[in-house]
Amino acid sequence: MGTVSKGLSLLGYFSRYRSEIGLSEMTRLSGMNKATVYRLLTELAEQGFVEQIGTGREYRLGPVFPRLAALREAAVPTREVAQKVLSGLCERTGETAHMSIRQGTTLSVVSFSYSALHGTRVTMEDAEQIAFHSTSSGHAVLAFSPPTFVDEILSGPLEKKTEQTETNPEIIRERLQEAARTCIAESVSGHEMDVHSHACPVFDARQGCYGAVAVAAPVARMTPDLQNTIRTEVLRSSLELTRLLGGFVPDTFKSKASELLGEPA
Amino acid sequence: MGTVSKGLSLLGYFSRYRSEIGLSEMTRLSGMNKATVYRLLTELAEQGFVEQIGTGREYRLGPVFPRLAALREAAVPTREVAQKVLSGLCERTGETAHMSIRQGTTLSVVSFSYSALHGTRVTMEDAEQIAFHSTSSGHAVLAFSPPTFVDEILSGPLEKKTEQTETNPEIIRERLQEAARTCIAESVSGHEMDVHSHACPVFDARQGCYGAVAVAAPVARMTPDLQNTIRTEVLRSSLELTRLLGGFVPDTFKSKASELLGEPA
DNA sequence: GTGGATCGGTTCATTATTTAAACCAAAGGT
DNA sequence: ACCTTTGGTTTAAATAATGAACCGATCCAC
Repeated sequence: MGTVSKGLSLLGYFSRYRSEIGLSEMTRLSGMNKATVYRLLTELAEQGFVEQIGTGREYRLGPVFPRLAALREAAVPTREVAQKVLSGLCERTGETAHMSIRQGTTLSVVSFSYSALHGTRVTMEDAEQIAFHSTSSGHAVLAFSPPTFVDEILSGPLEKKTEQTETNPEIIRERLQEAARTCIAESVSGHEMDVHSHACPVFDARQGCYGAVAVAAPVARMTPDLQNTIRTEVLRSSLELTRLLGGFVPDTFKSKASELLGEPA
Repeated sequence: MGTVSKGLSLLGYFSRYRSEIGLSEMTRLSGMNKATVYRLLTELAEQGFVEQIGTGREYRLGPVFPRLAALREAAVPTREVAQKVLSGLCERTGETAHMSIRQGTTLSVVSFSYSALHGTRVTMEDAEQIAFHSTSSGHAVLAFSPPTFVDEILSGPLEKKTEQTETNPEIIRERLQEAARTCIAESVSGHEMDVHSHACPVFDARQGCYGAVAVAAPVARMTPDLQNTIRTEVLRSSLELTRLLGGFVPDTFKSKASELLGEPA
């Protein structure tokens, strides 16, 4: 791993719950030497990627992000596009729709949409990080990612989020194969109790899978009818998002999808 | 300069007008070796800070930015706060108000607000980069920055943006001293013809100057009365922004400001 | 107060990474 | 069919990163 990667990896420790981190803590979290972490943070601070608060206090994310995010959004209106597709998706299914994108070895929610149809719904948080092994989105991504990446994820610790979370790598692999066959990944109470979700992959410009779109519904509302609707709509949204975000769907996926949707390729 | 800084500096070449840059071009822009740039871009890409489009094509800003910007905004609601203060400022002055933040050796606009009072107005662009030597905002920042930073900026090339742009470092230094004395920097047609702007510094948590708030008006509308209003209001907004964004105003500045505003410190 | 633990920050010889220049193969343009 | 430029790769040589030990300041229990 190069030095730049090390530096950037530090940014990954900031989250909604830990927005301010001190030098010692960062050292512990990263497992690197204190002098190393100090230098990295100093360089990041010089460029505005982190900033210090108070005198000799903790670090937090810096002021460059609003600017760079604005430029990114100007170049690739992901958020806007995703929001549009998701609101349609949740309207047609009546359930919560969300999209997440892979960043390194984590998956994070970039956009979501709630339906007004029901009083209860699955709720999400912006920029929420979700696990690969316990979610349908995670499975959708893994099912279409290189084996080396799958190995990397499955060889790491697999947290038992709920009673129903599957933590056996072999069984997870079987599920991934199933997802690859059907183009759709499913998870029932694997990430949160009483949530049944369906997800499909989203591909980038190089036909690599870099994210997923999903619909999450309370288990109690899931009927065969609703499931059919969700399957069709999620898959359709996955194709649409890939196209709108400038990506390309691999041929194998495209032909299976067309078959499932009963449409010409 | 460390490797991390070099890597991050590459991100600075992306702009609203150049959202996609190839390897060769990046090599030229940065002045670094091609292999170096290639490795840096590869590492940035691994972490999602840049991404490639098509097969073996150009690079653009990556997908991490929406996420990190959301986290930054959750920790420090800069944009929201700035927007609020600026809209008040432009309402009271009847002219365009904007705030910019220093990032390395560039200054970029993070937020602005137009007045509905007049049919003509000074217009801005989001995430616009502005020069230090030719703008009131730039002068406001330099006037309260360490001498080493001022030297760095003034020893670089000073572009003649308009007929009236002052490019003589010595005269610029005099203007900076003037700005430090009065707490307010001024620029008449230095950046764009027929624009008269006033700016004040904004300080961070360590009492360092990291940005500026400014009001820009057409030269034709500038009267002594308006100028008085602007001076008072910009200065007041500068203190307010510093406070709301968690910064501290140096004592020397605070006392001068109180005097100018005719208020108790 | 006093002693110990922890904090942010610094130093320096050792070590490992980064760099530069030359070299590919492929794609475009003339 | 040529010359140029593109993205990408290799190598020894140079440079930057590392880790352990070391500061002084702060904090906390006693």
